Amino acid sequence: MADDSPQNERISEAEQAVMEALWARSPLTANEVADAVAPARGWTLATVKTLLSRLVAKQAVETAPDGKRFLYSPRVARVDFATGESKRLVDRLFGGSAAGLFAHLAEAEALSDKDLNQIEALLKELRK
Amino acid sequence: MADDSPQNERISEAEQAVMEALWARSPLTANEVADAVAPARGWTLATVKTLLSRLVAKQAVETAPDGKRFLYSPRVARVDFATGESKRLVDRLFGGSAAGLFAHLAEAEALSDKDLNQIEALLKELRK
DNA sequence: CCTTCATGTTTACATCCGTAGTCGATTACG
DNA sequence: CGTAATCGACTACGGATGTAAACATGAAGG
Repeated sequence: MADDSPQNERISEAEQAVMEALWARSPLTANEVADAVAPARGWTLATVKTLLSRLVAKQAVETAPDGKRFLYSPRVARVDFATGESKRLVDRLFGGSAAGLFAHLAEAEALSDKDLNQIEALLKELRK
Repeated sequence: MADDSPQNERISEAEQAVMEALWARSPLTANEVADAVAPARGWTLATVKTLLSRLVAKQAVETAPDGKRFLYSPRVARVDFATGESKRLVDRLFGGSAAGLFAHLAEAEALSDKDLNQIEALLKELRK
């Protein structure tokens, strides 16, 4: 019984940049991914290809043959990735308490008025 | 022009465990740190010593000689570490919007009722 | 058909991280 | 005074990560 479920492996920061391109639009060829991310990060095509391979190995990305080449698509949703990373942070730093994170950000003046308003609105929404 | 300011370097997960011990109580000897963290992580004393050295090299920890040995103390406050990591997450995943993070946690059902109540109370507090 | 281009695969290599053993010096105990 | 225990420094080593070149193979064009 192989591990067929996606994403037990961790996605690194460089890899995330590649994922972002695929989350924004997919499927894409390796070249299209490179066009999307390489300039901003100063990468060569070779680097992008390596990252794509690793993501495929990690089952975070899947490939579909398209003639000679591959089309790449995300296997993990951005939402799930974001949830995982967020929870990890909350666990590691705030003992699992999301409110702890919020209190911390407030204390650190890391919340803009806009943030506060949006959070307040969100709370009101949740209360319904 | 040396870099005398603390913590430009990143603190890894294992290193954070050591920092937690020092944040909880300091200064501590290497042995005391080991007693605090090694059992829970299944580490040997050698491992803790290595992590301490790296933290000293990263200027996240400072030493004070105490006879033959050293007393270790944090040079970076836990609050600052938490702020840095939190901001990094918000930037990397939510385009810098803390409200985006909260919206996300709400959507992912990662907010308990307790969290919601506490956040609400905090908001009220901040509004004063 | 043969050469060239595109594209995935393999290999490379420096650095970081997790984990730990060994060495050398110093202190403390018998 | 000499030997054992202590403690920091140095060394080690496999895996992950960042970054990229070399290679193989198949397609496309002349």
